[in-house]
Amino acid sequence: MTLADRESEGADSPIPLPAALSDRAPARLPAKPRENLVHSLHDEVLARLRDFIVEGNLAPGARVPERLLCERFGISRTPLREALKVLASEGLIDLLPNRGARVRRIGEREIVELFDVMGGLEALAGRLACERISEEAYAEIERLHHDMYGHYLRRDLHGYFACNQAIHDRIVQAADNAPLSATYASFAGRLRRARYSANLDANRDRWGEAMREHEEILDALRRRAGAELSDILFRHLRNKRKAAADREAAAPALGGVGTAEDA
Amino acid sequence: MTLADRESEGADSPIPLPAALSDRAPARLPAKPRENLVHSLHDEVLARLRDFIVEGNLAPGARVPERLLCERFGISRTPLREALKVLASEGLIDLLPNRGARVRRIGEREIVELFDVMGGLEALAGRLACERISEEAYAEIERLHHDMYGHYLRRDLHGYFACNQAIHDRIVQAADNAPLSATYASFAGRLRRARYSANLDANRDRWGEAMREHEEILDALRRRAGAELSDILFRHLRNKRKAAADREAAAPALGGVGTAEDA
DNA sequence: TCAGCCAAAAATGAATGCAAATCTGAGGGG
DNA sequence: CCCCTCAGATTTGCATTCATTTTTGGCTGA
Repeated sequence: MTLADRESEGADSPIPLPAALSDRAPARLPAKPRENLVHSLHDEVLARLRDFIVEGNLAPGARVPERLLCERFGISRTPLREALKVLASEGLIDLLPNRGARVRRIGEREIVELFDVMGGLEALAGRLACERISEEAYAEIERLHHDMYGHYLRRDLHGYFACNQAIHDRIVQAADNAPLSATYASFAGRLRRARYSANLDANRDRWGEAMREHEEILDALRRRAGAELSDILFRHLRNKRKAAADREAAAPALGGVGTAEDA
Repeated sequence: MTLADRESEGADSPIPLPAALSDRAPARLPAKPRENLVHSLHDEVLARLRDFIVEGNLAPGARVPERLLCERFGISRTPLREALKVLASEGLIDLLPNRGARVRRIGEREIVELFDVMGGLEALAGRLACERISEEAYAEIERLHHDMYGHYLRRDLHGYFACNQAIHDRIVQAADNAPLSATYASFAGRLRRARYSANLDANRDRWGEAMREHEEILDALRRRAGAELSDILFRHLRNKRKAAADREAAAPALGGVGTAEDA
């Protein structure tokens, strides 16, 4: 059936997977011999530039130095400008007419909005996961959950975070919905750019609460209770957002409203 | 058509920004919609090309004739290619390495996925709307609902659709979340491109069911029952998707002929 | 007749060129 | 003293050009 055939090839998603390559390639990039998925300077530049901004190498509100980045990446302005247009459409930068690109400034308000969207996407993912998840995938999440609990007991923040993120990612994967995955990854990047990690370090109460919420999440997922899981996940993100906001209120002067130190 | 009307856009140039203070003063930069009034061939081409594709002027899977569109729009390849990159990132077209752009083919599977994402976004919008909506905005939705019911009784499909869409749009607006609105609009475009309108014409049962669901939606919104409304909205979209799928199974004619040019 | 191969033609991807706009900063006038 | 003006340097936006790559068409040979 040709229908299934043409569907089977779609595997394109703008996920910032490639690791940060900080090398300078003035002339030619080492082309992989037979790897088909690679070409176009444009894609390479797009991924690198996105990482460059998400990682916070440019201050919020600062100009994106076109000329500089060109020689930094060893390319001409054409592919760089193409990448800028795409990043602008993703909401990472602003393109001002005849005035160049600026790193988008993310205010408190927008962070709240982004958290809510993430909550909605995770809620959706949870609901779909309940419909489609396999026993193996569920078992994997259960394992991660128990690992996470171990890290929690040992107060191993790093391990806890790794498991936490892995669980949420698995839920999204289990939803098995390509547009959802892509959108989720995009918003995760936008939030990550704001240097936000709802750090439980300064808030032990929140940590315990989060752990309890994860118990509920696992329970709802085990029962394949879609609507319930959806609701829990949204509230989970809401609480995470609240914790982040509280932390921001306690220790301002991070990412969001920082002063733009231009070059 | 007037293809070279780019001059006419910048009719009057307003005051050239009194003392455009550089970004040294991050105190308050009111994001004025100033940038929207002026600019760029690129944005113009992007919007036009997007419409061109969404409206279905290019067959799915067909090559996007770069050269042709250039003279069609009266521009060079540079801005057109920039627009193509953006459209590719939006998922409207595929960019094949060294082989140009092709209109993305949307399969049944992807339509289902897109419907689910729309459901998730509407569910989120409903939940947020319950938190934020004003009495006036609610009253407006209530009015639209009753109008819609009138159209339903009169079997006025066109009027029904208009009210239906207006209601859903109002809910998204009431959520008052910019990233959500943008994402919603983007997915709506992607779905619209598939020429899908869950046309109730051929399915009177679905019509009545949809009307009952809208009663529930309004009721939950009146009570500001966020979680409940969220659930109803998702299931509403699910049923819409199902109706669309049933219709597609009954009359498979994808892409070629515009079967339902609803509104 | 038809598969295979090679050269011409066209298209793509990226670099460069150029006009217009913006930014810089020095000088003049109120 | 501060604000305004204006010429030069820089930057931006788009067009054009150049180097590969793909596609097309024709020819050879079985």
